Amino acid sequence: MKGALSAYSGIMVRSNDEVAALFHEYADLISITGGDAYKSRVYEKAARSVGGYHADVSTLDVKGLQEIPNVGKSIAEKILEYARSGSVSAVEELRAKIPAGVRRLTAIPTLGPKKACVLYEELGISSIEELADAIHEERLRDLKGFGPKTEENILHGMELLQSSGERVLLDAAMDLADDIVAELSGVAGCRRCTYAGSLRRFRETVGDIDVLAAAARSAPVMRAFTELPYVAEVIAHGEKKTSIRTTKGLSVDLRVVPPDSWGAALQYFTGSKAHNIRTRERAVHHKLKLSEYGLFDAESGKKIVSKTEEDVYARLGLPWIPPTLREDRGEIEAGLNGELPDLVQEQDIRGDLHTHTDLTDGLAPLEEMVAAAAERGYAYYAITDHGPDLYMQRMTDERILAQRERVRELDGKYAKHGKRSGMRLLHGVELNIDPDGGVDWPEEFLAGFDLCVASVHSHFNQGREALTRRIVRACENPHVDIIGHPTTRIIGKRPPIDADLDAIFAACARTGTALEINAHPDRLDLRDEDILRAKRHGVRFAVDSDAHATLHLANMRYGVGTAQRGWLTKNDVINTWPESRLRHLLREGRTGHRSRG
DNA sequence: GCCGTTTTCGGCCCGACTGTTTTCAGTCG
Repeated sequence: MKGALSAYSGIMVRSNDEVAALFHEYADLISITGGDAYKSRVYEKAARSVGGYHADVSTLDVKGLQEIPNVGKSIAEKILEYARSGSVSAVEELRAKIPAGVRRLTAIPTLGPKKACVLYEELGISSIEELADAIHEERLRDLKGFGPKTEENILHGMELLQSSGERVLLDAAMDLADDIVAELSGVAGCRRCTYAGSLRRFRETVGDIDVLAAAARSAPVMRAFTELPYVAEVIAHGEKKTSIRTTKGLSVDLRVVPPDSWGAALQYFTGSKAHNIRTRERAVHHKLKLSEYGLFDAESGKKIVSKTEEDVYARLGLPWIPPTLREDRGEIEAGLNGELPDLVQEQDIRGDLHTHTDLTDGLAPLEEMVAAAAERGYAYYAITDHGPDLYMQRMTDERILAQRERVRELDGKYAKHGKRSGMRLLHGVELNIDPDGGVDWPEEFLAGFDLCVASVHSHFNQGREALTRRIVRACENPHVDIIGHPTTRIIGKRPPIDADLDAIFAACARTGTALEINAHPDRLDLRDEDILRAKRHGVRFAVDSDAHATLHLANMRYGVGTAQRGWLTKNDVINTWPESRLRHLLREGRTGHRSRG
């Protein structure tokens, strides 16, 4: 492996990610050296395009590379140079001029490329430590554009960078956002209020929360916002926008717009930034101007539409685009061609296929889990406790068979008395994929289960080839229906395993094994980009809560959001299927004649 | 440096807030 290492040492990085990181760095270096801002932005755009491109750039020639959006001749050649030599001379030249520490300075909030450049050129500062020293020695005082407030902001930014700076998990952000929206919605004069930003797009982690309100007078809403009990600091306070930081270190922006601007504002503040750039460019091409206040005629300045998101998109020649797709990953083109996917929705989910009880490491007994599932209106529900390979779970043949008897009894009850037209129970198991790709029980015993999930729970650092072979072998087991949390990552704690995902996706497609989208907010595994790639291989998916308690069943929403970010439709997700179609798929696996489609 | 139902050249998204300024640059989203 060559080039930049990922944040997790020892993990193989896709060449696309290496190239993306290199271009991001190049863009930063161009900004810091005062280079052409447009050129810098082109490299930012190219970095994103390459990072999200489905094909491995190291396998493409000049022509193939230029088919990637925002990659032209010059950038294609740089990618080839990188593939050949492991470096790009243009980047190396700038690296030689600007120490790496100068770029690190721009990680400090309120300190951008321009100030970093001044600090380096005027004072030779090239690290955060040197900057701290310089401030304490009052050496910034004489610099143009640096006042006492700037010093204070930089010091404060350094503290933030050191202490938190972390993104929070989706569920934590959602809980806070729900609370803020509820509070502000109750303020007199607040006509509408909702969260926007990366939260509305269901990104796996959220850097800060964007809340949008509509009101004729903003002051009462702003005041209620700054007076929320968990506000630790008011970062900025204006008529239209207020930013706060909570006691837990999360920043929240509130924008208040006139009620008439609601649609345009919601579209704008939902982002993503890349998606907004595309929509605004489209507006410009139509001699229009798009801002958070509406879509305007560029010449006369006359407002055309602003009330709803649908209005704004329609006037740009686009259908309404679901927030989970707004990442500039082809949704604009798909919209123009009438090819937007009909995304899977939470209400499409007919059942959960990976759940636990207190027979192993779950918290609630079987009866409570099943009752909670019925309450959600599911048509079917699988109980999948751990097999005996996970030693601490103390599973035995007798225990699991006794559980099966109880499941069959409950099934008889719920088949008739559940919500809607009844709920059917499947007795399954979560098998452990051992270091060689084997699982807990021999085939004849597995044949007794309605459904088998198989997952990796240990030996995460086997090496790429062994890990890949291990999971492919599990896919080839005729009794394995679903690969659970396929990369085993824990967001912010454990990196994904270093396996050849494309080989695994191909094996899943070949054997008809579904890949799980684990909905637990600290997993969300597979993640959106991997889902997109897997779908190209023709893989099917199961969105599962992996619930260990009744409350966890509600995490399904995060799994569905992630599935949507991977462009999945109802047909791609087996637990949206009617029970008969699902059972047919599970039976096919047993006989080794599982077909696709 | 990319890109084109205006264009192979001349554009390139838009606005809020802050701080240091006397009209605006930098940063952020």
